[in-house]
Amino acid sequence: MLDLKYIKNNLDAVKKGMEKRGANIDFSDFLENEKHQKALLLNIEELRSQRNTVSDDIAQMKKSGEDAQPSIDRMRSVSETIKSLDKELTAVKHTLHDFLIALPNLPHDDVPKGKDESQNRLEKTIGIPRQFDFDIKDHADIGEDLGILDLARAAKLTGSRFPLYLGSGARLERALINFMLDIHTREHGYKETLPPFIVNRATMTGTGQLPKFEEDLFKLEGLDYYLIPTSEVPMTNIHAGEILDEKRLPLKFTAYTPCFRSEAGSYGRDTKGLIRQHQFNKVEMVKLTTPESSFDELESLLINAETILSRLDLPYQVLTLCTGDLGFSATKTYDLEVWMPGQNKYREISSCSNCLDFQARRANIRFKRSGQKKIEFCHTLNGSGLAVGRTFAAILENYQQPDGSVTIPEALVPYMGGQEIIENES
RNA sequence: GGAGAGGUGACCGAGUGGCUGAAGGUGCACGCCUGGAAAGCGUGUGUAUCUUAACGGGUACCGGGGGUUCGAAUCCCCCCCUCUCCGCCA
Repeated sequence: MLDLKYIKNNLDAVKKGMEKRGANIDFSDFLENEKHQKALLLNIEELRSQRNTVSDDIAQMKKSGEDAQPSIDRMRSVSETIKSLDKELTAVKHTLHDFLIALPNLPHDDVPKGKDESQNRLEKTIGIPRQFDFDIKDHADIGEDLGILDLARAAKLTGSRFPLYLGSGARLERALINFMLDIHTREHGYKETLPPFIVNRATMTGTGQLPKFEEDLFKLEGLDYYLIPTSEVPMTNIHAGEILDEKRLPLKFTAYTPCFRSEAGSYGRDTKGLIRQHQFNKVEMVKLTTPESSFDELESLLINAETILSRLDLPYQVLTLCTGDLGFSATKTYDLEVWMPGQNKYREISSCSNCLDFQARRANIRFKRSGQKKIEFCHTLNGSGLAVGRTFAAILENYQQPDGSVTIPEALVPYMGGQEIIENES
């Protein structure tokens, strides 16, 4: 959420930022409502002040046996006025809040303007895609042929876009989770967490999924509970409503969780394989930082994610998302795309974002510098480290052999109990 | 799911209609004391918002929402959460 005062005082910059995102927003109602709110507030506070003093007088009069009835009568009507003005104020407040809560974050100056993902800016390309001297398969075929992936039976169990890993496939997925978590906790200084997979409305609103993107979520029937689309949601909200000591910052959390997305509106896309599932596994990183350090922390977050790909020897590239591809809560996002030989292109495998105080303001995550009175909002960042299902897919495609088997990346062998190759298990 | 007890400031805890933004204690900060420390003593120690050059002042906030009243932390209603016992369960 953007600061109301900031919008008021920097209206042109805010408008420009929204335009850059492709959203033309009319602020005239907003400004009008804001004025109205202020006028009401002033009026109500004046009346309340009056009521408070007279109420004290009434107490005194009663004590000394004077007749307080005239004052009581007078205050009765004042109270009625307050009540009706208060009702009006509540309505205006809601209108303003609904407007603010639906506004996306402002893009950082460094973010290129663009319509969609085709206009993202390529920052670097790491690793050289392997040359194959045989006909390669995509990961879905490799996995199905080896008997370690069975998406048809998964569809029987649930429906389309759910995974079923079998044998070495299940083990590989688990190995990847452990591998990633170990690196982030032992080498990158993140605290491992295991948060709830179901969260309430307030938590979803804190990170920005609600109220605008409800249709992307799975909601529990009859409850205000939602399945998490990423562990960014519970992790970022861990300290919601708290005032942290600056000494504790940056706070760095990592978690493995399954993620649940309705994928509404993506019916034709990525129908084959593990790329786009309703349920997928992800290791996520989240940071709570001071405002002055958040962009440095974004760079290190990106490096943390890159480390996983490097250790697995997977070729990848890094892009800065353009405004058209930038998420609702982010001011700047780097995407990591891994090379997928089966599709002959790079596919997103991680997204690392700085949200500034946008989420912190929604979730009310603040901090206090030692020796200073002022309380400030934290900055929040999040990044995948990595999407596990897509990493699984990338390994199958990049490490496939002419006979259909898949070799295990060296760094992962210890996590596979020494297993170096996956051969037909069907 | 049934029965009961609770939710007050960083923490513990008092407070059943006005003098309570909130006693007392702990913690914390600063000062005194000390060779240094502990103890002791003194002072201070909420958030949001409006206003003021500043000092200060106004308003709101005692789990959340609504109600009664001139006036609510305190009375009434609804909801949420925690704890204990029973049931069930991994």
